[in-house]
Amino acid sequence: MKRVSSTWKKSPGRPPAHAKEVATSEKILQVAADLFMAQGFESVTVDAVARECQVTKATVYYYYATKAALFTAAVIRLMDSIAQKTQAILDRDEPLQQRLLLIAKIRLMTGGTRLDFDMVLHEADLSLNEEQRQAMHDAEQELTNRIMRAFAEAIEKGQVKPLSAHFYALAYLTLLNSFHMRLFNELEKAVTADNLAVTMMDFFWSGAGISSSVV
Amino acid sequence: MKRVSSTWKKSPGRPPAHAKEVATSEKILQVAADLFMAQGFESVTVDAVARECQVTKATVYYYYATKAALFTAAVIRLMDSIAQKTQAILDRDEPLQQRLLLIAKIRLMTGGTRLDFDMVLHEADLSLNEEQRQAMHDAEQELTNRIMRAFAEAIEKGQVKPLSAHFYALAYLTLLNSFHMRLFNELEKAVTADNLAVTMMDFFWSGAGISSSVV
Amino acid sequence: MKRVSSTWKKSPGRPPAHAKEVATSEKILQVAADLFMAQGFESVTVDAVARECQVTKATVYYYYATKAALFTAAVIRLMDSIAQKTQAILDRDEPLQQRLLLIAKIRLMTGGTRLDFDMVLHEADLSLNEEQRQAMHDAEQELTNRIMRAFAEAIEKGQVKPLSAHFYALAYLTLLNSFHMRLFNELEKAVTADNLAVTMMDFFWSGAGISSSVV
Amino acid sequence: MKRVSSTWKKSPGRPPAHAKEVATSEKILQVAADLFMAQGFESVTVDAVARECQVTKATVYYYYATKAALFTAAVIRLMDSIAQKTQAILDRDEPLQQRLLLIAKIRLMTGGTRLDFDMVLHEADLSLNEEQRQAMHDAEQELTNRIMRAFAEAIEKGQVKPLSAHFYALAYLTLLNSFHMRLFNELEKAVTADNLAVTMMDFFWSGAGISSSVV
DNA sequence: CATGAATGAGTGTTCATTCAT
DNA sequence: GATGAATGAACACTCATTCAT
Repeated sequence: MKRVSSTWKKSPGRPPAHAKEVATSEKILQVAADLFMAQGFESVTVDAVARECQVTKATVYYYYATKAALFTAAVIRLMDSIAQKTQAILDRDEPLQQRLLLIAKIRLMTGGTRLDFDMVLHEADLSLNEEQRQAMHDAEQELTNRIMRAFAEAIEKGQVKPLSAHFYALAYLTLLNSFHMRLFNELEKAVTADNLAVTMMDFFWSGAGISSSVV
Repeated sequence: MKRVSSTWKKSPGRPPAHAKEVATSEKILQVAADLFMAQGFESVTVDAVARECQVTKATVYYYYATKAALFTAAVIRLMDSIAQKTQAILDRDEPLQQRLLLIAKIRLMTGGTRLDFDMVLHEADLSLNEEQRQAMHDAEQELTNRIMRAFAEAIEKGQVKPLSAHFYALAYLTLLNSFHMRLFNELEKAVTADNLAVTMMDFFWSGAGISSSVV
Repeated sequence: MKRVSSTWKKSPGRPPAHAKEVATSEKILQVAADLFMAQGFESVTVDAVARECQVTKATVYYYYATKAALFTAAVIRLMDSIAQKTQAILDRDEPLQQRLLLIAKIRLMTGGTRLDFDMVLHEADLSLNEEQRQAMHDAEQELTNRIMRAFAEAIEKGQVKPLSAHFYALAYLTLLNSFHMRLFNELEKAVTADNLAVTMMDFFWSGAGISSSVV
Repeated sequence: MKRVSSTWKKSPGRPPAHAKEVATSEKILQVAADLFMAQGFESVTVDAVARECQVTKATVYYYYATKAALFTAAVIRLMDSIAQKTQAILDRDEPLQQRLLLIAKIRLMTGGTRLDFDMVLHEADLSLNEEQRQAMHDAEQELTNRIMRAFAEAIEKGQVKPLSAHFYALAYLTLLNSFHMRLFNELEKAVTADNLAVTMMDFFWSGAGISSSVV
């Protein structure tokens, strides 16, 4: 009989099987991912996640032992999904530049995060245990590695300058993350995702400097 | 039981005037800046700031009305200081590339932040009132603007490609922030700040792509 | 060190169902009403209410969102109970004077408040939100109205002088409240509730002045 | 250098003697009385009193050792002033009824209290030490006694019914206080102080009941 | 499977009070 | 006479977590 004079009511016990499109545990994961990405680890309360899922806090704890565990699961799931989609594009048979441009376009178009991965990840770091921390970093690495491998290949084929593939990957993802976030906060609203992606890749490919050979 | 000042006690009232190297309000600002940059807004407690300053929570509140106000003051102070140092270098009479390299080197060398500006800033956003939010964004803009102006000048002089100066500034700062953070967390420890700065600027200047003119 | 249940400890989680005479939320309400009436709004801490109920502060907040909400709920419940009991007497088939005397006697006999309604109510006023303020005043009005209606009726029947029924109700309740409070604080302890009630009603009915018609 | 970035400034040391209409200690007393009567003991902070006086908290403490002491001094001063004014009227050579009516009119006209004496007094009770409590009650008694003596005299002269003079005094003051408070909060705004005073005294003098001699 | 009830350890904030100047 | 700086003890409120059902 929580909060005397509340409105919402929920009876205990297993709910009827019908009309249950998504498993509860899965719904929680989705909602949690959204919230964590929107507000960061500390600012999201387990209660808020539960409320959004229309279940109780206890239910969340039934599936995920701690807030940190929920966070880890939610973010890893999200990252895996991104890594997969990214890989699908990376596997295409096109010049690297075009593939990266496409990835950028898609990423910049899909909205609603307000914070970027790295941010959320690093903020939560302090609250995770070693295992969770490792899992998160592995999932992060996974994405980086895929991009990195693509660069490594391109270097081998002489399509990009032979700097560190790791550096390339980080630079690419960093810029992508950062502009993604800005796009939904401040940047001149006129800038479209498409334009920004093109500008970014142009810059990424040939830098800011006037090529001396042009002279 | 040896350490005389170990079990330390403090009585109320104004302390004797002597032995006061730094003003308390200033000390609080420094400590707060360090902590916020290391752990983010939510994770830092006002108590922790006070403890580190060897004053009580109430003393912190004597100077700063709320945690958000403390945060705002601390971060703005930090940003101003960086903006100033940056400007000093931007004012030199050298090619832009060299000036940006120097800024990068210095920034990557000075340590201890763990998180980057944008991160901390955006995390705190939710907890600030409109005035504070504005003040923070202004301070942030200040730095961006200075870099941007340098780029705009260079564009005019034909020293860099005529893309948006704003884009250049954001890209530069984003990469700098990101690598600065990584340098103190994960990256192969072998990478020195100097090397990283050079790599970064090389990339920044001429991008990843093989110059077509070479062919 | 004898008293087994003296150093008492409580672990979290739902308590076993047995041995639960009163619902916790109800107990809290009772205790809160007592304390608020004894000490006023500001002076009662939520902690004190919790302690008295042998639950934790968090439990109180589980049922009542804020101290003001707790106050509102507690006081309204108390007022309703009084209004009901009062109505029961007002409904009797006796002269108004006798009914009011009975109400006074009962009220003056039941102890433990130290402060009077109006006092507590008005002190809390500043801390309540509009909704709560309204609810409180409604509950207060309820009691006044019942008394007022009784007077109105009596006026119609020519049993009391045709002054404002509202004024009569307020005067009656005011005197009752005030003497109730005094009875438990200062007044000559010899005065019994019964005597005081009689004196009060005598005065209420025929005032202080020497009836001119007597002369 | 309180609250970094505050506006108001005050330099230490004794202020110049000119333009100092009221002694600081007296001003504090006035302001404190107003505030305590408007908000009660607990709700008024020493800081608020200081601010209103345009001095600092420390200054208040320079004159009054504790908040309770300030309260006691302020309220006693107020009560004395009222007692004096009341006495002045009581000393007139008119029928008691007329004198009480005049007192009522004046009291109901002078505004701004929101709470009544008894209320404020009893709320503070818990926070006062024995001496202060005594002093307050003495001051309160003083007023009651003066009214009481007037009634006693009238009883002797056969001008009022020979009930307890103490009771009469309390009833009179209680009604006065209560209506005074209501007049400034809720009561139909149309009711004027004058009308209310007349109604009250009519009632006070001849009560609510239909005089049997009328029959 | 899912919940309602309860807790413990904070967290930001307030405030009366103190003391060297 | 009056102040600025500082403290300590509370206080309202939050939240992750637990447990019997």
